Amino acid sequence: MVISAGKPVRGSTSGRPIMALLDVLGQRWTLRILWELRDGRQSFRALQARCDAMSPTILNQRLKTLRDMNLIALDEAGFGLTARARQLSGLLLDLDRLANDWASLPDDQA
Amino acid sequence: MVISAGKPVRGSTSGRPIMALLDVLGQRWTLRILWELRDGRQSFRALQARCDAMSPTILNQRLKTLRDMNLIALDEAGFGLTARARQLSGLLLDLDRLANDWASLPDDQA
DNA sequence: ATAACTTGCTACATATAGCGTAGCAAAGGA
DNA sequence: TCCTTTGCTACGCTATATGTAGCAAGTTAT
Repeated sequence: MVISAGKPVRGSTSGRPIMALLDVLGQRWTLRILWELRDGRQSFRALQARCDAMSPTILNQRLKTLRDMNLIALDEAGFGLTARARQLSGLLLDLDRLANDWASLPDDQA
Repeated sequence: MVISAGKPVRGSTSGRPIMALLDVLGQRWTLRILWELRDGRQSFRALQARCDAMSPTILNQRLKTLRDMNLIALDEAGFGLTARARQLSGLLLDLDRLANDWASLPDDQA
């Protein structure tokens, strides 16, 4: 299963694909997980450690939905981003740049 | 106040700017609010309506933090994105494209 | 002026989502 | 055999989000 058009999600009945995506990304830890996998596969516990020792309950829950969406896959080397997710984590790198810019400039200069 | 380096946030002690940003964006409705403001200013109640009638309690809470981060500003015409936030909502447009692509393709083709 | 709106926003009780500890079964190594 | 590591789950607790109702201030209409 994947992000499919025409299916209502939490907080939106429109069924537009972006809504499903915003919904998932707007859950706590989802963005962080994708971020922490940006440079290499991680075991469940290693990933958990990278995410400030987040609760395994939630980590597992997030991994499950991300796997359902074909954004994360598990193999012998651990959990890792799929090709699909790598498009997304490209955007996260942009986000990182923005955050750094903002942190180094006064409010009115960006 | 803004995204400032060296300050620990919920779920991260590193103080890296991206962490503060991921933390905020990972709260429910935050991404959606930025998305719904992408093409024009909205009044509190109009914005609420666009966000599937989300609770005013949370809407106000989100608006407060987004205003603190200088991503949203309120004037006579309503709430709207700042220059800073428009960089971010550019990324949301990319996200929209991705979501649409994925929705129209089988899992193994993206 | 006064009644009818709309504005941003808040109180409060309830429901949902996330947390943290402890521990399981399966697989691998010594 | 025993020790470790793997992914993952149970369960009791806290934090976060929801939804209804409504306030005070401002605008418009009568």
